[in-house]
Amino acid sequence: MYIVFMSETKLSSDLLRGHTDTMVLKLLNEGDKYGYEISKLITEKSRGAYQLNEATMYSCLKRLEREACIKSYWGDETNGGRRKYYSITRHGQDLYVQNKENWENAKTILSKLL
Amino acid sequence: MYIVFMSETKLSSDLLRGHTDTMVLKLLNEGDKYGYEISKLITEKSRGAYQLNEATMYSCLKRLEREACIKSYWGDETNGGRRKYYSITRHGQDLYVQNKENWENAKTILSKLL
DNA sequence: TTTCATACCTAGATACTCTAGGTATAGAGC
DNA sequence: GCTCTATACCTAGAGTATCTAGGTATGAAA
Repeated sequence: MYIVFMSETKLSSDLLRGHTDTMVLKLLNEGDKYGYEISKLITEKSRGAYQLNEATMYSCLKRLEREACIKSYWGDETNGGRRKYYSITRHGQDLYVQNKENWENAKTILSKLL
Repeated sequence: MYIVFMSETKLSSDLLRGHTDTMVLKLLNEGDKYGYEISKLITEKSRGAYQLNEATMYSCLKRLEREACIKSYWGDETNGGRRKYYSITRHGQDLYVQNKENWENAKTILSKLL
């Protein structure tokens, strides 16, 4: 795994507030993943511009599981600590699609207001 | 003043969290305005898709004034209640430009993560 | 055996927003 | 006069996502 840190500009996390759930759901929609992997993937995919805080991520995973958007199970492989995997539920997939739509709509409105 | 309420889709305010300051600064950058006027303008410009909560707006105005981004003065004209006008400061203008840049950057990152 | 990356977790603080109230004025209608 | 509505301001306290600042444990490398 290669992680490229370019980070021309660091993102203020206030601007991404509320999008954490959607980011996580998107990744899980592409396949089961464990927490640590999710945070690394987000750093990687944003090319280092955004690093998801661990506490924020675990808080997010707890919330999504409580709302039955994802389910968790313990994995066997260890590469250090034990891995807890998460898989998206049908409800989570629906939420992801809806969040994406809301985001597209929000972008349109914000272009008029900012 | 004509306000058109079309409101195809209502916006979840979570997605706009953190943008209130920038919206207000943008309007004040175009000229002094009073609070009630600001909230009506935002409803109008978003064609009814987003209505800025009054409490949120006053909280925002307090914050911006405390941070010396805007200044306030009482107006004479009354059309009901007394009007308290706000004007943007140099510091507020700088913040607006910076927030706009951050937003453009955030959009790019989010397109990779959502 | 020490260090580092992996991998998980939590309590409490912070900060923006919302709920749910409140006050006061001016004008229109009866 | 009286009521109703729109205008115009304000606040206390609750809610909630995020961050700070810790913590535990494993395995591999030095």
